[in-house]
Amino acid sequence: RSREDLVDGILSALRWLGLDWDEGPVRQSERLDLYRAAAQRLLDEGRAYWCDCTRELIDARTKDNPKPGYDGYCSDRGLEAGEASVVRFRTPDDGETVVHDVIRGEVHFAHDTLEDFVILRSDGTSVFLLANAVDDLEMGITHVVRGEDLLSSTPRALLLRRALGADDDPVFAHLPMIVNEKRQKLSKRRDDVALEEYRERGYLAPAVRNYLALLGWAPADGREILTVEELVDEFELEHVTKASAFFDIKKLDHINAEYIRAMPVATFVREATPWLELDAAWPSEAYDPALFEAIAPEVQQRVRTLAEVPKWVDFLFLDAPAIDEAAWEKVIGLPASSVILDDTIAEYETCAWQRDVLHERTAAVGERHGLKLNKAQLPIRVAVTGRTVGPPLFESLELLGRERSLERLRGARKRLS
RNA sequence: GCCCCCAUCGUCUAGUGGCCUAGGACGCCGCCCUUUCAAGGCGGUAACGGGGAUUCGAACUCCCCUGGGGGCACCA
Repeated sequence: RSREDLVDGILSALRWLGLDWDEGPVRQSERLDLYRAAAQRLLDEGRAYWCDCTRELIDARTKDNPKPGYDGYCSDRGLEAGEASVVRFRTPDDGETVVHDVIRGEVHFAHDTLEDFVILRSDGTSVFLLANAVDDLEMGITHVVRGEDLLSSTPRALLLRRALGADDDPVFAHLPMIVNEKRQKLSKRRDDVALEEYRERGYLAPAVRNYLALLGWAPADGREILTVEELVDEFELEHVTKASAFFDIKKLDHINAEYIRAMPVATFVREATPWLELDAAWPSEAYDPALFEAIAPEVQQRVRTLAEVPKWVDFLFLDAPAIDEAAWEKVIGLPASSVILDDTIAEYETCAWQRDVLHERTAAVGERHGLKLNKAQLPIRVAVTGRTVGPPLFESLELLGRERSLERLRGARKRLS
């Protein structure tokens, strides 16, 4: 990578996932001389040649050629270096190159399908493939693990490194691609490929790492929640799947929820706090960490991402609850709502403000009106929290306090009549 | 157009000739539990793309077809 911010992006994503590395990064931009020397060597040995053909000339000549690509026109012209000239690698005319891949087995490429490809541009800079071959060779790379999209360029890399004096091939493993719902390779333009964005969307690094590891691979016993140590221990390239895998956010949600539930409460509170302090729907002075801490265990069990946390607790920090209209419709649909609210208000005005008592009194209210608690609690929940779903009601009421709760109940009652 | 890869439930996968009336997980649908929702429990829906061949026997081996994807630049 040539741009420093792109390098940083890769490194910080790796760090976020808890993946480390032993050396580097090595920058190809700092090794240009090495590549140029390699090209010169190939030139000297007749394994490469100068070519001054323009794209137009090549196209015109090869228009109805049976073989694809460059036609080798300059192959024997004995050209010298020139302004607009490139260096092309002389590929063998017959035979084949076999790529031995741990995941895919032997992949054969007939040499007559390989054109004499460019290795040095007219400005003297090296093409990626040459740089790659030189680096792998010079750095003693033993294993090349990459996406399947690079499989077709492998024979060219192999030919180059052999021409450069290599007497053995590295071990290759071409991993299946991760694809979108249309089964296309993920792209920056249309897909969410920036790993760290998942952090901003409330996903935990260990969960993302865990999920990613399960794409194209599975442990022998079918477990799905695995620590890094287990991953490191059990992962085998040999057992990686060949078919591309769809990135299923639903499954990530599930795994993320598992990780959230498994955290100590204190950790959950710490992790969730940024979502409550930054960009919240309430003024920052309205946020009360102690209140959140008290309700946190209930929220932790119910949330799939950290980003969902605010909407579960907003009623505690908002002046008035954000009434969800769909929820309100349900309350109106319950004919007993107004009497329930009246009765509840009366009970709540005098009873001890404690979850068990609230529970018992509310149940009694429901009973008086022939409603089970699961029905009777609905108007109260919507009046107080604005939603039909949320943390357990009586814990929520206790934390909200008598005055604020009553105020909301009265407000809802007024709106009903 | 040429080259290459791939093909089991909607999705991620297990499966390497008989253990498969194909297993698990996510999702979805019921039921139970239950102060909502989750979680949990129980149950259900749902797949070997098609055709040949080999074999006593194919999800598993081979061939063809079909379908999907990737790669083919003086990008990396």
